[in-house]
Amino acid sequence: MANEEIARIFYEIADLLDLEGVRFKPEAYRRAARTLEQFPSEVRSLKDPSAVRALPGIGEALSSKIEEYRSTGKVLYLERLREKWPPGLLEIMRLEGVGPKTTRRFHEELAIRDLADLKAALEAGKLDHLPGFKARKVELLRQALSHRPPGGASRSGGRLPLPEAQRIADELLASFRATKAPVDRVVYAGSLRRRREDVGDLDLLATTRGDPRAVMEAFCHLPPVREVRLSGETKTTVILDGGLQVDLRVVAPEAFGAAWVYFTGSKDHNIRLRTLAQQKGMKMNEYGLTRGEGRTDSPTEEAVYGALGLPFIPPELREDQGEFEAAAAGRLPRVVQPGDLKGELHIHVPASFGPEDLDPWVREARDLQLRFLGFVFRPEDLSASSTRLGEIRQRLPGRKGGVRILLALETSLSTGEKGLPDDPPDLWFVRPGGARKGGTTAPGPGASGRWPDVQVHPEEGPFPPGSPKDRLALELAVGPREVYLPPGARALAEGGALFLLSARPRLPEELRRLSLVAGVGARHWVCGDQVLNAREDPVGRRPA
DNA sequence: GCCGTTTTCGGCCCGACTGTTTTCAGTCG
Repeated sequence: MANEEIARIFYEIADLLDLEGVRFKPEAYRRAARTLEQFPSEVRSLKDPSAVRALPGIGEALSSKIEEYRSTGKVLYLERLREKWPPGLLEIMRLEGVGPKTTRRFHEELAIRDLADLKAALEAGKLDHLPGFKARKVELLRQALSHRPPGGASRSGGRLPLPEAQRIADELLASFRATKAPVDRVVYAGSLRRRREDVGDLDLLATTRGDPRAVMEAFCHLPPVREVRLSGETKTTVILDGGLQVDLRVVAPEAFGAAWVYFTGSKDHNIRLRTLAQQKGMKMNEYGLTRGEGRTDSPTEEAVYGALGLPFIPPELREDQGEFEAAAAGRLPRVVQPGDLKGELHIHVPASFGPEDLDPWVREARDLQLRFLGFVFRPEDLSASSTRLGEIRQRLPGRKGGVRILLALETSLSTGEKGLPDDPPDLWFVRPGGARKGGTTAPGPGASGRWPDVQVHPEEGPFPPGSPKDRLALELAVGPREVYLPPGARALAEGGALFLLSARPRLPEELRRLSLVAGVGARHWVCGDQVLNAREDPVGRRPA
């Protein structure tokens, strides 16, 4: 994917500029790289130079480098930087606790060019003579070198898919709350709260009126904690058994709002907020907003945004990718929230599904205050067991325990609407699987004149060009292991597309994942009124 | 290199923790 490649190039340039000791530019390159990574599906925009120029953090120089890469496949500026610095230095710089300054000293004072050189120098005791390098630092370096997995993957490598990160966070929070630690409140923040598709580490925030050290102590002794990286009065970093890093910050309750904003990020969003505070003659940090000597308490996030003259910005939008501009213009979208979702429509069940199988689903749905459930069948499964949709319809109630029971048929583009005319389902899904190359099988109305309702399983591949997306809802799902996004989700959402938000549950308790799906939808600027399963009646004819 | 309800030039977020230091530099988020 072209923009991810360009992002990697910008990151490398940033690292090399750090090595050179250049100020400000590295952050400019990284910010641009983050922008490019943010919405990797929107490759289209890169083909239009003026659109690229309009992206946050990308100006004249960087847009022309993107153009250069597009036309020549390389960036001369990077090539020149690479000539000046041995490639192995970047590996050294990625070691835990080793930054550009230290790397450069290794290179200039000890002629170290790569990790092998560094190891040899360490063995030979050459580092012991380096000023500022005593036994402890040498030991930390030794550990950093051995922490590296043999394969060479750096610590930045392992990011967890969102649903897995959420599971780990839930368990960790539960066991933390179960301790005797004197905490008022514990929440998660960071990219998990922003509902990024993948999460690199967990960020937790706790408030206490008691001794923060006691809180840290309890946290460090939680069962899954393998190692304590650092621990101070307000901040502790640990590594869990699976290798996941977790940061805990502890603040007083009066600072909770400011701290949650700060710790939720993103970095770029925070920088923007703090700059805004500066412009208003204030200073903002994780403890609150100050003006001169006066301190404003910030018990809630709303208070923080309010003091800056902003409406509350939902965490999913905090990327400095247009949310400030939208807020200033009074056009911050009312993005979908968990409570908006009134049902789940994408539940695959076997053709033998019967009334007794329904009960646990209905119980869970009632718990979650859902109004409808949609069970999905595939024509090939039905024909394999010689079952007609009409039979299933007859043996299942149309409503149970106040929950409406809907039936959906899922065909692939190649099977078309087989099975539709006789037994019209409540909803008709199409998935791209089996789409013929050449795009002749774009979904359209079947013989009955009926159009499919939803385009599902975006992970199976793109729909042929010319797909009438405007007539179809697009599925955006969070499965047990992964997030499934239609390409260009945000652009589609801003263009007014309709979405189906699904947890793709295979067990009733997985319906709880709907709140996560809502968050991912929000992150892509999907509004409540654009969501099929946020409607009272997801079957009724859509407004034109 | 980017960017502008103080600016098209001159700024660029802010603090915690650690190790090696008598006041701070480097790294990290």
